[in-house]
Amino acid sequence: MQRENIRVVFMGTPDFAQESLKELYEAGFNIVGVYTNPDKPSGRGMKLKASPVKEYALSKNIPVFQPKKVRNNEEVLNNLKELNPDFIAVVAYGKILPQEILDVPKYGSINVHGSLLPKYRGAAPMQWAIINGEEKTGITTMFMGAGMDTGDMLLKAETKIEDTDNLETIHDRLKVIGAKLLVETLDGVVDGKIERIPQPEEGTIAPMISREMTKIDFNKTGREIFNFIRGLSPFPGTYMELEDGRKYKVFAAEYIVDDSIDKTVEPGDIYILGKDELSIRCSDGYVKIKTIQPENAKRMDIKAFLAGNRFNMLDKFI
RNA sequence: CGCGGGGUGGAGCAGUUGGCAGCUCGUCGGGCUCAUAACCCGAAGGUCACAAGUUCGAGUCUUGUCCCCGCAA
Repeated sequence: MQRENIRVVFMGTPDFAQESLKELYEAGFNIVGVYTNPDKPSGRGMKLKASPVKEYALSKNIPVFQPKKVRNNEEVLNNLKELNPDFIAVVAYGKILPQEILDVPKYGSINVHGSLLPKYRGAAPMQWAIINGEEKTGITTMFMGAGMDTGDMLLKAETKIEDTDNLETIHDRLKVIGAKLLVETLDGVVDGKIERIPQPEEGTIAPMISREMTKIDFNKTGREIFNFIRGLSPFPGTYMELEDGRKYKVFAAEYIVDDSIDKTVEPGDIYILGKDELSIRCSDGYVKIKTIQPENAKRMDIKAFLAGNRFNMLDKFI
């Protein structure tokens, strides 16, 4: 069947989803409607801001719907039925969809997930894959059903996590891979060429990252801290805190394993403080901070930071 | 009117009760050195965001304007 005869309803919100919408549109699918979260106040001054998905949809004159809630919402359900979709494609929409909605499209509802399922089900798969030191991660497309990311799997694509990667590079790579895989998946389902692979029961969960979770624990190893920092960089970023309460966000760091350090230098202590180096003791060596951001200031290179901000060798990060 | 911080040589910052505008780095010149991102000596570079006001005198106090940034989403 020709792609222009396939009716697709797209649901998504951030730029990660925008990429998939763009790919579907450019591949020639008939996008009959786009659902995205309502415009939210954001930025300085809390002005209303449209989601990236909405902006793209509007630029292509695709009808946009922004229901506040989709559960037990007759209007949404009826509207969807009128759109008569062959597929609903969901990419980072930000809402849990009830079964009655998932059942509307002829072929089914398909989700693009940022991990190699069944690992890292949930809200922050890319972050956790990096934090846990995985050697690879990827995209899985699946049919959506009851349960959090537990539906039957369709296609997978992998990418290696290199030491030079952080959340931003993985995110940008996966959004492109995901977009292409979504198109492949729709084509394959229509042609009946893809087999549904049920997920094993057991898997792992990648819970949402909360602010409290982003504090650096210097009792961990250099490698663990390195992964933690890059897994959350540039958003939301990690932070370290001085005994007096001052906080510093950290966006990039290196680590050196060194078991010859004097035992009196404890994890969290400043180990090296130079004009262009700030290194902090961790459990098996030290962590060299590369990019830092003081409170109420912008992010800056450690060298620029050290030019005007004075730390004391006795300072300790807790 | 969501909350908050800030505009001072190229970068990052300090500037106390108003009284000659400073620090670290960088830049340029010179020196040392086999060599260097290291070290030594020296120099350049600022209408202290803008406007008005108070004052003998304003980076500093008052008022207004512009711009930037962080948090939060």
